[in-house]
Amino acid sequence: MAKQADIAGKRGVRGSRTGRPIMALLDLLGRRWTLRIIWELRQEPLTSRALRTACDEASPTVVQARLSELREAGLVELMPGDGYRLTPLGRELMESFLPLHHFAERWSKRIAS
Amino acid sequence: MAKQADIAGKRGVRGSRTGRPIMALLDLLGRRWTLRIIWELRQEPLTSRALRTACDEASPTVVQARLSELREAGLVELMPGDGYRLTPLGRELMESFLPLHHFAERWSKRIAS
DNA sequence: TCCTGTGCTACAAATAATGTAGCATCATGC
DNA sequence: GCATGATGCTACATTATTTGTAGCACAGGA
Repeated sequence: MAKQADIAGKRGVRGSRTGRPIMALLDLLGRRWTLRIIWELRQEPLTSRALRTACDEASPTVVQARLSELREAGLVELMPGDGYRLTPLGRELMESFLPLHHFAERWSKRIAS
Repeated sequence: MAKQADIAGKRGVRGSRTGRPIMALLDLLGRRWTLRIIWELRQEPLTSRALRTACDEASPTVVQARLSELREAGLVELMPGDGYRLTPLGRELMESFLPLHHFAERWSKRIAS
């Protein structure tokens, strides 16, 4: 499989060379724990350990990996002494996700049948 | 017995028993190729092979697995003779994602610096 | 000094994805 | 009938990723 070096670190973002940014974004967000991490950071900064706890004790390996990717993508930043938080750009992304919360409620009712 | 814990098949959706549907949804969407598949189905039904092609020739194993999960989640359905398409519920989810397209454009410009 | 918390890493075991091949079924054409 | 091609889907070995546990170096605070 073709690997390309770029924005998301050692692995690269799949589809990023296609010139279709949406593909790069979908690939980035489609990695395990990425969406969850962004979600957990939506309200307040969290330290790496608080983030791990919030994420159901996900292993530090993935969490650190995802945080690195998100930092390189400019969506998350580390405030020394304060933990991680969304950048303005990351917060912008979050906004797109807020409707998801209400959708999830409706969704869980529909599939409960 | 088919509680929420197994809506997505053999593995189940992580966080689904927490009573927080958003967690189940984030877990489902955070699996590789899931977001991409939903995205590719946004306009028209696609056969399983057309979908594979659209998804950069992803292996049939994952594509089928994701399609099974998405079907059980009620987001995608198979129209015999027509291929796969989003259900009304799935289409509703898609709507939440449309802002992502514009965001991706802005995002790719910001990180190009 | 000894705690405690931070960000972060190592490493083996478990799990998931990839790539290739192939199956059964159904429609169409000859 | 018989081949052809497309469909949904699966097997399986190789590779990549995640998990779980342990631990590091550093920075306060008591």
